[in-house]
Amino acid sequence: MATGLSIGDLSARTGLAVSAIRFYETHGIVAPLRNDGGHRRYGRADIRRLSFVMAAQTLGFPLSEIAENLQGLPAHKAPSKADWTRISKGFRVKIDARIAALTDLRDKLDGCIGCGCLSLQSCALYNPQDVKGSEGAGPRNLTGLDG
Amino acid sequence: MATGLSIGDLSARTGLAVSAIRFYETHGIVAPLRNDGGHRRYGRADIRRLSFVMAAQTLGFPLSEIAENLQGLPAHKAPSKADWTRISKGFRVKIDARIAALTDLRDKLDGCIGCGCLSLQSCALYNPQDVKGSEGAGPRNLTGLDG
DNA sequence: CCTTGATCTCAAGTTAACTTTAGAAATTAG
DNA sequence: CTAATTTCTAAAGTTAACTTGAGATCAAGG
Repeated sequence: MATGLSIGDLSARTGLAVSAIRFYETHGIVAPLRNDGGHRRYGRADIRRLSFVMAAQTLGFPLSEIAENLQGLPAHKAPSKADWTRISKGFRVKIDARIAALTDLRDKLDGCIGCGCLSLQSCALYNPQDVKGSEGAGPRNLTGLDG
Repeated sequence: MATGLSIGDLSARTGLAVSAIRFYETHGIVAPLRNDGGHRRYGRADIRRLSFVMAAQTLGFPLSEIAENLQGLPAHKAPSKADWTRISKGFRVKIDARIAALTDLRDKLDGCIGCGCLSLQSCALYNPQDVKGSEGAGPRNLTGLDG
């Protein structure tokens, strides 16, 4: 094992499929070096990078946005503590926003349960906050956070 | 306008595209009657039904699960207050679960910001709660709630 | 050295949730 | 009644996020 991790190693460490890691590369999320044989060589920092991706995904962030966030980190050298702190803080803001949105919706629903949703005019479900109209084909942004 | 709403009316009322409403029909979410000319005729209750679908979707519920929830409601007649209350309560439980999951992750992240994510062994991002392995092709369940 | 396993690339398949298109028939507006 | 909308069906396209497959090459163990 010359330098760095193979894609298989990285797969074992992160739990991601090898194919997924290659796929992420095409989306600019990781940018491994190559050895003489043309095989990918990853650095230790890439484990953390991918872990961040996985965590962000469980929150519903689209890959495109995750990739943007990661643009702030150095591609081939280990990021500094300041780098990660900055990214993590931005992440926390998003989480807070989602918790707030869910809490708001829960409160509205409580009103709905009481009224039995019989009056359409004042129903919170009937009048959702901000409906974003159709924007072409493809799956919808289910979590409506992308802000 | 004989009886009921046309698909265009329903579209205007809910903000959903006509094509989306037809699509939902193929997935058992609405089951309109037909007039003499073969055009779909919806009842007033379908507005609420679709509103529920939209709200559930913003929470990240997949259509399949939403459809299941709606199986409890009568197809062609207006649902009773008890019907909606039951559905809404199940919905609230899901919301609570998601708020809890997000709060938990936020707490872990706070620890991460402090440590700068420099120790992989104890990093909450590196060791996510329960990673569900690959289960075939298609988009991943981003919100990880489907429970 | 040879075989087995890991990687490589590129193309095509998959799922979810819809949209778009096309040609035909029904409704509605004037 | 005619022109303009709306709706109908069925099939194909779209996006995201990956997986699967095929054929070739690289790497590691005995």
